Amino acid sequence: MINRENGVACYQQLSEILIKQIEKGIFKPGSQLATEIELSKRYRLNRHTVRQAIERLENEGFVYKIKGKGTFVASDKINYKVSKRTSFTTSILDVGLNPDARLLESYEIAAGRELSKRLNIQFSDRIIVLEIVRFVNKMPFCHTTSFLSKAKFPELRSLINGSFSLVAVLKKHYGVDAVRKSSTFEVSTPETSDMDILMISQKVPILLVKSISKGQDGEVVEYCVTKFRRDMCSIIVDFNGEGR
Amino acid sequence: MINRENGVACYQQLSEILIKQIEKGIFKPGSQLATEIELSKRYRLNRHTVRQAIERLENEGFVYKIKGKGTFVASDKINYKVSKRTSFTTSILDVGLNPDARLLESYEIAAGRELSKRLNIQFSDRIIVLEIVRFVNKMPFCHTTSFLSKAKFPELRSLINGSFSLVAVLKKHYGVDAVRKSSTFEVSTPETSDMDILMISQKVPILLVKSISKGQDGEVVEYCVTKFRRDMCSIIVDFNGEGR
DNA sequence: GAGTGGTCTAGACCACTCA
DNA sequence: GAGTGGTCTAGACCACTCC
Repeated sequence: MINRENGVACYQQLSEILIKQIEKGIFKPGSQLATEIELSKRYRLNRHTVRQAIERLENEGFVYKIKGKGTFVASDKINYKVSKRTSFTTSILDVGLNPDARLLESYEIAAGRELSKRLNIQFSDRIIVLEIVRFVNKMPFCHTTSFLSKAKFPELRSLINGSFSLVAVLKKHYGVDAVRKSSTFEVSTPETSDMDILMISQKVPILLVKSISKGQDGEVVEYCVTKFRRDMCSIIVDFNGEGR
Repeated sequence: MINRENGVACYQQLSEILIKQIEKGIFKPGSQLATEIELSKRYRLNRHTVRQAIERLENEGFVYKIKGKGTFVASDKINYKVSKRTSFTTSILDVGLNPDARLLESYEIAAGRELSKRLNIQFSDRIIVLEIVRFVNKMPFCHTTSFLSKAKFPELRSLINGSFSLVAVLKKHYGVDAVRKSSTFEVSTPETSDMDILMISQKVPILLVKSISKGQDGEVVEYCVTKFRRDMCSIIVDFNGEGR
């Protein structure tokens, strides 16, 4: 199976073999891959070489690992749509999946240099921070940290309890119609806390999206940072759509 | 330096030490990092453990490696703006850098299933493919593969020679005003050819952006796939801006 | 030829999961 | 306690760059 003379690294060859097998659908999403030791026996490679091959699969989002359990074939990517007005819930429902969310915590901080600039408020103004994890089919999908001015939305923390549509709360209680103005896309790696929240290892890249939303009056309403599991989604930006 | 009792992996600790040093600006962009052997001596770690630490730095875009030469500190990320109408050249000039481009090759293929759907043409229609590498300050920045209908733009291949503003050529010679309609963002890993073109190793994630542009009449004009060096840029999507 | 990173092997111990 | 992946060490050889 592995050709040791053609100049192509063994781990390279192995990862291609495994990718082909996964793409052919020999393994179903969620099913367990052969263990490292099994693979090293089967292909007569050292376990570390096998690990290198699997690392690439993990980086490309073909598989995910669970410590003590094994390596599993990942599901297909979700096409997650983003436009001026996007609600996580409708976007996930649109592709026929089951959305869910949980408020991890809410707290207040002083704006500081960076955030005061983003939200266009004073350095010492108070900011409400909301940390929300969103799930698709019970799997953690993304982790959003939202920053809003306390002065503009004083009771937000108690209002948001139980409801996860921030946009709906802002509209209903403050009459504010928040629309996404810009988003920045970067690739990053998870911090320790994100590893637990999103259930991924530090080695898996994440997609980092920073967005600014403004109200009807053109004032900045929300600055939020969302970390997406890179193996779970492609993000589709619609430059026209008003979405919902 | 390295604490072997606190339960944090050594390579983890080392990568944090190195990131802090880079963030403090102890090393300037482009300068060489200590070699693997130097680091393994200095921190009393095995060379492989050091390599694990550096791998993380590479994944996060802090450093890049050149075979046979060494490991070097990467430059700051470029804030690359994308909106309905974006030209690479103006976007890079806007941030005070020096854009450049090179037509790698142009050729024709039959549409096939995938592309005929994207471009909304027939399965057997001919497609013009343009492969362009773009540079920022002489460094490879992204690799774009554009697909356009041969029937609509028969002479495109000869017209594009020497000019890299596809939008300008379409406007001038065909009277078509191409505007970006949607873009899909994914994280991926480079294919072998991209590794050479973008001068990166296979282990470094890339940002994959697939875009559709349409003309005034609403017909699809171009489908393009762009691979960005993940260590070189953040991509900023402007949902309003008409850009240029 | 000396120095760099890239690959491969061998073997060890760990923490975690599951029965 | 057996099996999984996670980490660390030791040592080897390679291709590449630079002098």
